[in-house]
Amino acid sequence: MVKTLDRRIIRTRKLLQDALLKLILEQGYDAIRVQDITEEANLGRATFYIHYKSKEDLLLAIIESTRQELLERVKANPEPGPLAGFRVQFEHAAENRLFYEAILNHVQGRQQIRDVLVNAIQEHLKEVAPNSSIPIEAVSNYLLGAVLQLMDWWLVNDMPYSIAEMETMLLSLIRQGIPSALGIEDFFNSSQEK
Amino acid sequence: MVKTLDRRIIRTRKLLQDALLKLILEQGYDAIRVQDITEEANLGRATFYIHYKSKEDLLLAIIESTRQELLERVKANPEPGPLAGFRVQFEHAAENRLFYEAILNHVQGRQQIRDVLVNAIQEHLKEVAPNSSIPIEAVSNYLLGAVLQLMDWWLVNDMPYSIAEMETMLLSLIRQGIPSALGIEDFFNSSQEK
Amino acid sequence: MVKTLDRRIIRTRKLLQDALLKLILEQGYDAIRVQDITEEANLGRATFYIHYKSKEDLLLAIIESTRQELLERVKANPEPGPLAGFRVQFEHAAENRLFYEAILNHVQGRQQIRDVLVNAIQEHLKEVAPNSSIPIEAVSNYLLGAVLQLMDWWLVNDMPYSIAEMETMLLSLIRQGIPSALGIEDFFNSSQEK
Amino acid sequence: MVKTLDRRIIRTRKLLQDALLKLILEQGYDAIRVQDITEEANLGRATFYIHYKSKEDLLLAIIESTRQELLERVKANPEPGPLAGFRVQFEHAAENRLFYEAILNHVQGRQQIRDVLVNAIQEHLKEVAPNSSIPIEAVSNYLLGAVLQLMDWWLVNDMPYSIAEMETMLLSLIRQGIPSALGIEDFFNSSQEK
DNA sequence: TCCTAAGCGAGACGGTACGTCTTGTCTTCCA
DNA sequence: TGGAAGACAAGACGTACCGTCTCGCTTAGGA
Repeated sequence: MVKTLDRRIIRTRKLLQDALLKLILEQGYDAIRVQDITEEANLGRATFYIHYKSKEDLLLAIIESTRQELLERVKANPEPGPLAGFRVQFEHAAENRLFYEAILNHVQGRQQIRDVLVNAIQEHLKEVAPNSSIPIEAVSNYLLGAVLQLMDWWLVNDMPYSIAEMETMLLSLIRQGIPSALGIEDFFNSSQEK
Repeated sequence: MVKTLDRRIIRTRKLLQDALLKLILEQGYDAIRVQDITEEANLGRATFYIHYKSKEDLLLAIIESTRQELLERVKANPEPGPLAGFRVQFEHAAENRLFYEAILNHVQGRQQIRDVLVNAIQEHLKEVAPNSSIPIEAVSNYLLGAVLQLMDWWLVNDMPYSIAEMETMLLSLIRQGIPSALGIEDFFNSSQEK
Repeated sequence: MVKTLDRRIIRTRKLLQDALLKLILEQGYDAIRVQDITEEANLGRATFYIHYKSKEDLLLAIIESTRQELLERVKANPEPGPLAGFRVQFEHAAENRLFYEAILNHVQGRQQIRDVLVNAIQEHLKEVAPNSSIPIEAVSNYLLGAVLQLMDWWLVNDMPYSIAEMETMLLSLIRQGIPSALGIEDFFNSSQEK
Repeated sequence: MVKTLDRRIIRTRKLLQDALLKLILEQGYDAIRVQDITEEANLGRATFYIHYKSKEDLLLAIIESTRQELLERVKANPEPGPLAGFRVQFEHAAENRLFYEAILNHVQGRQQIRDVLVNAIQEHLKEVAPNSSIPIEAVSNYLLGAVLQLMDWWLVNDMPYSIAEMETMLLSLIRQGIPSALGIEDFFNSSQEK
């Protein structure tokens, strides 16, 4: 039967993926050797190369499969729009915390996430604000950076607030701007007042 | 006198620093070998190790000296406050474009910048909004991520707007929030309206 | 089974040993780089270090294995005594000419041979001449030096005489002393006669 | 005048030569770095290269000057012949013990001494025994090896016998052959007799 | 007495070899 | 057949030492 072998292969790959994620958090991506991964996974070093071309290849495979999962989940979401997108994104991050923390500290990984999100945001903005005086690209980068960094902070600090709370914060920061969200008039003038 | 030798050393280090920055933009940090740097700088490979322990060491030296320069410039600025800080930051980035583009694609480099800025922002926010309902840390990460990503986009796209224009954009995005800055009522509802 | 790998390893080591001996004769021990050895042996440089710690280590391994071979052959010899030992030694040298020429031009190598032989000679002399007026150590060093240098000359000059001839020469020089072996009365007085 | 400078130069060279000899005995020739020599001599490393091209060059300079001194002494000796030569050689070795011990453990050094002596011996033998049945070259190598090794042993063992005693030993070993010098009939047969 | 030339110390530099490390490929064997 | 074990080639790493060089300092003659 092929199924058993298939399962064995899938199991081997899962072991390798989990080992890599674990090690990224422990030592950072760059410090990891292929041998570290296979030792962590209790596999032979040669076995690694049967399944993946390189450490980078394994990482991209992990990213790609996670990205697919996220996209599917966004599509499956009944209420569309970026706000819903943000919530799905935060939920996904909470469920795959190890992966996100690992990936956000990796240049290519971060770029992958960034590109997916910045495109999504940009297309939405083009629709809702076709005549914006501020260039859409600038706004979408501004917004993306804000959300991503907020999510990063949230994960690194052990998710100190619920997803609903995070959603509320994001909502008011995005909608009202920073001074109003903070409950002050304008924090730029404060320094002059001093 | 020691000056002559000092100058020689300074010249050698400058050659190495410039070579690294140039190569980072050409091939990305990871792909660079020490030998590439010394060839680019027309120096012997052993000479590199007289001055720096490793590729990483050289990069951190560049970051550190640039960071010092930035801090001094911020201090020297007559009008204080984060707004002024943003302008100085953008000016500095425009003048050291190669450096910033290189550094923003490097994990540790980005963290260095991030830490410096997030601290600056946080302290300011604590002063002006001590009673904020939204946690200061979340806001400062939101703001930092937004500004950094905007600056990244601006640099990568050949600075398509003047610093003054960027300042204006930032100002309205931060003060009024995104929908208002875009000239619409609320982009979250738009999708429902469709 | 391990046999196949063993053979591969043995083959690799043999290639390295042969390469070193060949190069010693061509350029002398000191001038050889590890890379020269591996190039001569058609192996990667890193492979060298799997098997030997250094050039010196490889040489000592060659010496040691050859020394063992020589000792076994001496033991296997039916007729004992130093005379037989000399013949076995000359035969061994003739068969391993490359090795001996190489080794006799290397300080530690020469010392190894010297120590083996000087001990063998000394023990024999102690047995046959326990009451010698001349110190045994002095005689054994005298004899060893003579034999070794004679063998060195013989090898370097392409073995111009048969082993039997060499044995005869050695025999008469040792037994009768030099003047008598030369067929003269006393060469020390000749100069006075002039 | 140039005299003072000359003296300074001579002093510097002497310091370097002494340092090298001292270090050869302490660590062996190969292990010595140029910097070790200059540190031992309390000189700058660059100074070494003003006077000598390399470590080897310095050694050969020492050998050459000592060889000249030896040759002059041999010439100055009233009674000629190899016997006198041997005595002069032993006296010279006793006076320059450090040098000889160092040089006899160095391949090229030993070859230098060997070539000088083997030539001297050979020419003498050709004169006194032009019709020898044993090849002169073989005999001279035999004799040279014997004398050199005996001298080596004598020096390494702190010269346990006087020069006169050594001369007597050499004399009887050379003249009478080894069995007779030991006071036995023939040490080759002894083993059979046992 | 000052000047000038030389020896010398210090150390940057280019270059070469070292021994180590990791990668990716391959082969042999085992389960 | 999948995986373990590990030899091997390739090549970058950081270190060590070499021989060259330039720069200042010192010091001993000659002006």
